Amino acid sequence: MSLPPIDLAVFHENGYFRRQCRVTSLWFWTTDADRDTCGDTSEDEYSFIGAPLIGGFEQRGKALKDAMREAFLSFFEQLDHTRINPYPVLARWRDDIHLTIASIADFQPHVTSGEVRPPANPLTISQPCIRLTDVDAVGRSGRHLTTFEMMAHHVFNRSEDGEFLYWMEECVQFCHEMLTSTFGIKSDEITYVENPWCGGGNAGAAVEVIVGGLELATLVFMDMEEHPDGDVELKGDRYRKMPLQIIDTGYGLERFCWAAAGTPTIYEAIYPETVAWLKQLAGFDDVTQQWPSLDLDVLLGEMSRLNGIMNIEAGVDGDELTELFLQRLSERGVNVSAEQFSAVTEPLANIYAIPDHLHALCNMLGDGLVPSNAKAGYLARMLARRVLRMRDELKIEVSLCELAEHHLDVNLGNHLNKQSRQGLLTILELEEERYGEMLRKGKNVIQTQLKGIGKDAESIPDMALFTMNDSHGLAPDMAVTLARDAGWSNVTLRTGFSAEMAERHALMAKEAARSTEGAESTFDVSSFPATEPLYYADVSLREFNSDVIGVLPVSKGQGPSEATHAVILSTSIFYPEGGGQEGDYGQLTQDDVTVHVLDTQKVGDVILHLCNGKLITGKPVNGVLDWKRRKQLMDHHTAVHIVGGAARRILGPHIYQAGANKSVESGRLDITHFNRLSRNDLDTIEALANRVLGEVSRTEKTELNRKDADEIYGFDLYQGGAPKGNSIRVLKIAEHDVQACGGTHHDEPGQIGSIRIVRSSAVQDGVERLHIVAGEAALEYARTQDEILRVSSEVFGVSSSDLPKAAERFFTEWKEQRKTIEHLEAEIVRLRTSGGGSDSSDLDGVRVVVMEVDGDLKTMTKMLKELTLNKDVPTLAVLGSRDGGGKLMIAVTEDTVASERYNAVTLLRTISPHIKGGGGGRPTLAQGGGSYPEGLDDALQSAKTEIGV
RNA sequence: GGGCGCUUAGCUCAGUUGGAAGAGCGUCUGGUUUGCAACCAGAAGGCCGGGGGUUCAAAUCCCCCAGCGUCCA
Repeated sequence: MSLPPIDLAVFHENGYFRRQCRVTSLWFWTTDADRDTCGDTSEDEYSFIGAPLIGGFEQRGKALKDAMREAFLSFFEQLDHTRINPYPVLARWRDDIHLTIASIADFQPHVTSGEVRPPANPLTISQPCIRLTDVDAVGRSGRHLTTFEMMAHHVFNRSEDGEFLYWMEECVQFCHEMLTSTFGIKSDEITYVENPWCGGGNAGAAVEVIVGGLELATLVFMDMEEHPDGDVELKGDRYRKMPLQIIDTGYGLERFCWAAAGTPTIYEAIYPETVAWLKQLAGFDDVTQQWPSLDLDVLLGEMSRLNGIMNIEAGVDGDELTELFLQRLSERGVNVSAEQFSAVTEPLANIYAIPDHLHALCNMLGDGLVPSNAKAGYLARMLARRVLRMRDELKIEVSLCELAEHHLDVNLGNHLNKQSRQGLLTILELEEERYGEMLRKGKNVIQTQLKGIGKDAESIPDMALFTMNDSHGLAPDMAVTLARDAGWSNVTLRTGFSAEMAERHALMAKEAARSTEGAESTFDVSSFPATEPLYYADVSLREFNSDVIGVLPVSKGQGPSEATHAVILSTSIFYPEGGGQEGDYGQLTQDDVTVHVLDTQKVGDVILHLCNGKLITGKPVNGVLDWKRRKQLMDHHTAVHIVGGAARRILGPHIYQAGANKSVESGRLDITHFNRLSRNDLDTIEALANRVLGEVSRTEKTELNRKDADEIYGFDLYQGGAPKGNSIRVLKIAEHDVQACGGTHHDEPGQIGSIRIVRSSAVQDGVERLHIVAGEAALEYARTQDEILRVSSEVFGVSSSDLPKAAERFFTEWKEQRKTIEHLEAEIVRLRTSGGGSDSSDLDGVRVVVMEVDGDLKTMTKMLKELTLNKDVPTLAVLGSRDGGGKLMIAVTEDTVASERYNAVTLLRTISPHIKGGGGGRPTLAQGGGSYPEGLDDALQSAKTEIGV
């Protein structure tokens, strides 16, 4: 079964009738008797270019967006919708996506699942969103954006509970009324297209609102969820009705602006100042003035009308597209050459894309994101590098910071959510430095990769291009530019290469996804009720009485190797591993049987005590905690929170927890930061953390429902990742730090005693790991450090305060002496070989040296250098050593009578059997070894015989 | 989270099939010069990231670890 037709009174009342699209086969509603396409097909051109469809909005840029947004929100406010402040563009409350990609993303997964109440119902919002999937098309298509605002009115109906606000009829009616009254769009310009929507496990009927060939809005009526037994089939999956009926609308703010401005591209409607500024900086007028006969406005106007019906997306072949464009343009009486076309469109594409990318970048960094080489931070770096590359292509002399400052002033009203203006600029300055470094290294990479390729080559091998992109960050077109600069002036990029590379990456990602699939073995606890945790109400409980309600066998890999049984109790004071805090240890006693708890874990809401023995189900039990361990874990856990707060106050609002671990030995806190931390930074953070220990007498622990928690504390609460469920446990350490956290914490921070930040290390670019010791572990750490100092000082026989100086002196002396020994060894060789004697003799103008020496191959090499590098004394040298299993080395002076007469390799092969070995090398230098040092005398003797001395 | 690359003199980097560790810049000494710059001659400066393995022999090949870079999700 598919979905029934959408037949609404609002359509009939406004003179609409239902038709099927000739091109897409979709059903749509229109008032135009002649219309046989739905409005959003490859045959429907934009009709609003130069002829705005929305009247009454004369502003441009930020002012236009502000006016448009206000008109939308206040329209729905008048219809009793509550206006909600936008959420961050970084979706910190979700663990499945990095960025907010739609207004409904604000309410997923907990509100849409029905578990958590929405902040208001019905509500209206204008949510800044970022989508990077079409990043390549931005600037080129005239309509693609990476960042946009999705205006919306949302309704969350619960028909089962009798809470039902409105559905399709009212929704479409509101939409139609707004379009025609507030925005003055005529009914016959609007078509409503029936096109079911599905995604993320949900689905529903949907209506696309098309005006002037442009999709202005989508109205989704989400009332189904994916289920194998569902009776509705959409795009291959089955769906069934769900308890919630959600209206998910999305109105593209920037598209409304575009329709109101009627500019050739969307970018000129929303970023006019930046476009004009960049055109001026890039000297764009000079480009177009080359061809006085070319009417730029007509060209751009025709192009944007074509843009609406041409498929400009990532991976589309650029040359083919140009060809098609030129053909279509000439059909319309606009005659341009390919050269003119690219001279105009290429710089324009960059000029258009830069403000868009800056907007996304500023919003992301504004939310406290730190650029990185992994995860969400990488997305920011990618955008920054794209901007820099486009700037370079435009040959504009302006820094990334200056671009951002201009954007902040002109397009953002100098507003950032969290990050300071200065903080943002510091980050961008660093990004530009890294980009410059990458380019500088790129020049060397080009030399290495193109070695062995003639300067007259016309292409670069695919493998080299792949390597340069994947390993060195040089996109193919950059690689070609660099290669041309470096002297390979004829190379060009093969058509379609970028698409091939994207395909290759997709293939790699697919394979990687397949190989990482692995089943995890967990306990089946479905038949047990939730264990009641006692560790929250009183974190100092050390002993308790409970009942054993189940015992499960522990198989290999499910816990510590000595654990044999998982004991389930009705209540427990044992904290199960979670939130980076390790599980508790202790003992469980039943009558006269005592078993050790070797670890505590949680599956669902059931706490499993992993023990080294079995207990009897249905009988009472007494449990005792390993308190020393628990106290230490609490010390570290609470300390991690305090250090995190201290780092944020000292380093800035971008400090966010990227991970944490608390064991008995130490605590680890990963924080997002754009630079490596100095010891000085660590000392400052450490000092503040310790001050908090003394100043804050009590921590506040509260349990809130999610809606209230979000409202009171915002999303900084979810430092440790997105928690599940409606109930949020909040730990507040005065005004110092607030976090959602399910761990056990001290009531009084002072109980920790002291906190030491031992060192920091880099987890990835943009993430710094702080190694922390607190409480008893801090004392233990200090004791260990003292011991190391004491032992080391004793070795040198100095006091520990003199240790650094002593170590440096000894190291320097050691290096000097090693040098001296080398010189002396060389001197010995000179002495032994200069005065004739038994080791050295002359044979027809060649000095022949055959001798046994002490030392390994490295030493012998040095001796040979002494002997054979002087061309004034042609020499054949045979050295033998008893080192290892016996070593032989033979060398002759190159380019002399000695090398003409003797071959080192041949000679070596002749004599090496005496030490039961082999070897090889070059005719002038051979080395070998064996396993019979006793044969060395024979070997050297046979060498003499062979040579004839 | 996955893939790839890099780590060699104070700095920037070469190093071919495993076989004598290199260049440029910088430093020092000497020469030239009134002096400087420049030039000429010479010298010093290396645990070839760390640890294991293969081999007669490893900067080079294999494994592990660390740091850095980069692409993709």
